Amino acid sequence: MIKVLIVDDHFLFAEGVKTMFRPEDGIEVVSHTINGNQVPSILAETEVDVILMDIDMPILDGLATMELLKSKAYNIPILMLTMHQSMRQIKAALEKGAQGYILKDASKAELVEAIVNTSQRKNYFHPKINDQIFDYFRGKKKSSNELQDLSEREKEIIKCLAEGMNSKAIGNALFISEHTVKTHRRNIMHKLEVNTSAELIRLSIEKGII
Amino acid sequence: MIKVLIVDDHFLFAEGVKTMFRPEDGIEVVSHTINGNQVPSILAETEVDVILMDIDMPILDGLATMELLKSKAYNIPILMLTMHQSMRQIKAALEKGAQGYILKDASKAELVEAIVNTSQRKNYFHPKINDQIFDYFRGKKKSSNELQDLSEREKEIIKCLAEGMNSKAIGNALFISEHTVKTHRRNIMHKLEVNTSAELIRLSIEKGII
DNA sequence: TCTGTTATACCTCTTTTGGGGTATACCGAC
DNA sequence: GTCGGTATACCCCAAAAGAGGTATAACAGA
Repeated sequence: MIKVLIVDDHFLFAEGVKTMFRPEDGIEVVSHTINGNQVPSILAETEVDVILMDIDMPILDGLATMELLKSKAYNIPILMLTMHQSMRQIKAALEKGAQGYILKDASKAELVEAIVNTSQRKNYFHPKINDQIFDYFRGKKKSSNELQDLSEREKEIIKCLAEGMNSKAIGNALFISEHTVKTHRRNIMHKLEVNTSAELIRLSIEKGII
Repeated sequence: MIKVLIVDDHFLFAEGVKTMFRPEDGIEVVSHTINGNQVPSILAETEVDVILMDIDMPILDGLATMELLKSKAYNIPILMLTMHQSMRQIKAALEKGAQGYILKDASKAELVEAIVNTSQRKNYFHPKINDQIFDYFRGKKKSSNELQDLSEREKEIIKCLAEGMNSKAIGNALFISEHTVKTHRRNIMHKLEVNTSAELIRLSIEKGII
């Protein structure tokens, strides 16, 4: 029996998955939390084989939770669960050592397969994701340009832009010169291959940068 | 026993909810489909008391499905289910006659309450939504300005902006003068009370205008 | 250690925005 | 039939953005 911990802020989803498994599936949900912060204490008192973790969570998101677990030297295989096929999220999850990646529109059979694979430390990708990974590695240069190569500072600038600030206001907010902000903006737009801030914001939201 | 039809493209979610209900809850999921188009044929052969419908679906979304049902004179109470607390979606769902609105991060108890209320044709709003409704009616004028008062032409312009076009390009694309585009843009920004196109796009995506 | 990345800052230049007008023609509601 | 909203078009102007440069300090990784 594979013991699963669900970390997901969507109660209904987690409760649903919990009750979905039958003894013959060989999978049992032993615990559920909506807050990544609680994961270490749960692991301390509960035996867990696989962590099924939502990537989008309000307090501590999936990636941050993985970071937290890594820092505490936990080494339980993690299956990432998400609504979105964002290459950025996929890449980040893999970089942080996720064992698999599955979408919330998967079937029960796919989830079972994913959990079994994850528990055996085999990689699992949802079929929909596979294609994307393929595209990604095929067009490595373009994808990394489009999605990944933004520094933290650059993302910060984008967030300010989305709030309606102009370069001067951003400079004041971040305690840097307006010139610097403009340089950042130029670099960002080159990296994302866009020509207007309107498109920049659309792309950023689309790709999950904001 | 309240008979529920789930319309949701997220298999795992729907399957989960399906198996979550116990006989003592008085709720039974009698059918599940991922496609709004299939709802009429399901209703034709299955008795359904409440439809639990996801608002975001790829082929035929929740609102369009409601439209379809209305056109076929079905009158089964509908509980809208969503990830997002978008006032635009809430409003649209209510306008189309949804009986209730619940978020995917609700608890099982809340879902049961919502389904029971819906089956009795009592309105149900998830607590998180209530506050928003409140704000909405309190600041009616502002909200309607912010969300609804855009003409089709204006929305068209916003979509072009999001694609990275400037006023001249939009003019060419829509066969109108650049001046006209600029006038539209000015009007849009006044209506939405924003000062930059970056913020305009963020707001538009947030409110579901695009 | 050397190299790449990031963050910082400034220069110049043209184009585009954003904000302020005004105006006409159409259409539907009251 | 008048009024309000929409779409259209043009005027002006200051401010900002976009595009091109260059440069330096800090820091992380090979």
